[in-house]
Amino acid sequence: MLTISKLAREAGVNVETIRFYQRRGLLAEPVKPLGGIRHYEQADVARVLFIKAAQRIGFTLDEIAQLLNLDDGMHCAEAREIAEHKLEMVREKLADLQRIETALSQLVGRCEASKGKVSCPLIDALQPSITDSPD
Amino acid sequence: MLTISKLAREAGVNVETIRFYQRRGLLAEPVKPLGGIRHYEQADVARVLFIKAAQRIGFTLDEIAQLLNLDDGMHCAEAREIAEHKLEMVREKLADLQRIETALSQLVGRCEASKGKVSCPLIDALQPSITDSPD
DNA sequence: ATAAAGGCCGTACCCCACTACAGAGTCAAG
DNA sequence: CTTGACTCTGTAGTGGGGTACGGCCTTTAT
Repeated sequence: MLTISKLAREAGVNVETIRFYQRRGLLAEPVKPLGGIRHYEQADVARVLFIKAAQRIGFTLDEIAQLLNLDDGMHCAEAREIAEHKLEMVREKLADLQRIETALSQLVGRCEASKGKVSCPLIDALQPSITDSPD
Repeated sequence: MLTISKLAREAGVNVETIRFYQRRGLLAEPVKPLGGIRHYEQADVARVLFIKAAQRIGFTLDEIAQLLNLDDGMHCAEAREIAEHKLEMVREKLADLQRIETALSQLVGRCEASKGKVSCPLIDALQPSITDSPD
């Protein structure tokens, strides 16, 4: 059983961030024992870590809320639809990242080989992916 | 040769965003022909598309500026160092995304199979990746 | 020659994701 | 039974990434 500050410390975030997530509905507020102090569990730590990781990958808090709802047990059909949609997003991100990875490692390799610029592998890397998935 | 509004339209962004990127140094301001109007080229479109794609993947504008500088010809050693660093970041993001992908498709599959929650594949997906790469 | 469209420049404003802080309450150690 | 660390609640401020807009200037179409 953790206090809010321990939860925050274990998850590597600010106490205020925990409260902020509660206000945003990303984290449930545990019941408050009559004018007292709430306690949290390890599962809450995991949840916050998940949120931060998902953010690093480029999900917004709203999207993360949806992802979390999948776990939190919605109606099956609904969950499935959202999951499939997210899955598509994830796969697009993956493809973009893979293209960047290729371009970056080419850049690193090329850098050793030749001093002159040959082309723009980095910028080229993301060209196709955009034209078929414009934001 | 494009005007700023055509550049913006082709890149799928607001004119103001182009100006904003110029202020941020992500995009060069072409020379202004004596009290006249600047023109842009296709390369600028590509550059803006790259910026947007990189953002979708989760890079900040500062990071994107660094990525672009790699192309814009810095000293080789310097460029290499940055590229290698980004490459690591990219690989971490890739790993996280792949874990989410797996979890999501499991979720979709499981959804059909059983109505009850078995565990939290989603949250679990990102646990290990975080503990060994805390932000 | 003039009006509409678009460019230029600067400043102000907006949303998101926090972060800080004030003011009051709670709890545990000494 | 007080002190100090921590909690709760609410509200305000911050930084990133734009977006809007007012005022003036150029260009093009009629």
